[in-house]
Amino acid sequence: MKHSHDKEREVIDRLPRDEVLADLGDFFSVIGDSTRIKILFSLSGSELCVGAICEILNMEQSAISHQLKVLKNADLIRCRREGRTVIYSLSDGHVEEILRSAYEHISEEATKHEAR
Amino acid sequence: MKHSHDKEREVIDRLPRDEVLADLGDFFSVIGDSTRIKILFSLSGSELCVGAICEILNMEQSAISHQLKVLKNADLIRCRREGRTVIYSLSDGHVEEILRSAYEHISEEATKHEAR
DNA sequence: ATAATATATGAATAGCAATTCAAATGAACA
DNA sequence: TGTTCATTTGAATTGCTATTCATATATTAT
Repeated sequence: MKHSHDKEREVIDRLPRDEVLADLGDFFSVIGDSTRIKILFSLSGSELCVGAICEILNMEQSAISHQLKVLKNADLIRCRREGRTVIYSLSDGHVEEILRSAYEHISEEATKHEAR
Repeated sequence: MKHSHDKEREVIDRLPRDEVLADLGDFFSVIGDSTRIKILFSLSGSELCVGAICEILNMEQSAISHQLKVLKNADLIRCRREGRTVIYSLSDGHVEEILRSAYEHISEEATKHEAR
C-alpha cells in the first residue's frame, strides 16, 4: 500500500522550481497594481511619452516615473529618447495576450455573479 | 489641425472602465504572491486538503488557511468538506491557462537574457 | 460529554511598496 | 553659459499585506 505522503511527494516533484515560481510571482505582482495596469493598457496600441501618461492617468509625474521604472525592470515596457521626451512602448505582444486573457476571465466571473 | 490632447483623449476613451481595471489589478495581485502561486500550481492536476498543502509548501497551517481564503474570495479556488477535512481545488481552467501563458512569457524572457 | 483532529479566524507585528516632495540629470535653445 | 522643459532619482511617509500566535469552530470517536 502506498504511503500517505506519496501523493504530496508527487505534487512537490512536478512543481516548477522555486526560482521560476518566484519569477512568476514577481511578474504578476508587477501587473497586479491598478496604476501599472492603466499604464500598460494605455501603451497597448500607442506608444506614449511620460507627460502624456501623466495626463491620461491624471497622476503626478514622479509617481508615473517610478512605476515606469518598475515596468521597465520587469521588461514589460521599453523606452527610447527623442529629444527631451522619452517615449515608452510595450516590449512585446505577450503582455497584451495575458491582459486580454485575464480580462476575459474577469468578465466571465462578473457574468457568473450577475446570474445569481 | 488636431489639438495636441486629442491623442490622449482617444487613449482615455478606449481604456477599460475604472472598475474593470481595478478588478484586473486585484486579480493579478492575488496571483502575484509566491505562496499563492505555489498553492495554485499544487492544485493544478490534483485537489488537496489543507494539511497536504501545508506539507507541500512546508508552511504553517494558519498561514495557508489565510491564503486559501484570499484565493477563494477571488473565486480562483473552491472547496468542499469531507468529514473533518476540507478539500480545495481550482475553480476553473482559466487560471491554469493564465499561469501557463505567463510561464511561457517568463521562460522566453529568461532565454532572451541568457542570449546576451 | 470529553477528547482528538482538521481547519478557520482575529489581533498583532513586521516588512514591503506606492506616493509625495525636493532635488538632480539630460537635452534643446537663447 | 544660463535657462527652460522633460524626466529621473532618493528620501520620507503612509498604507497595505503576509505571517505568527492564540483561540475558536467543526467533525468524529471514545
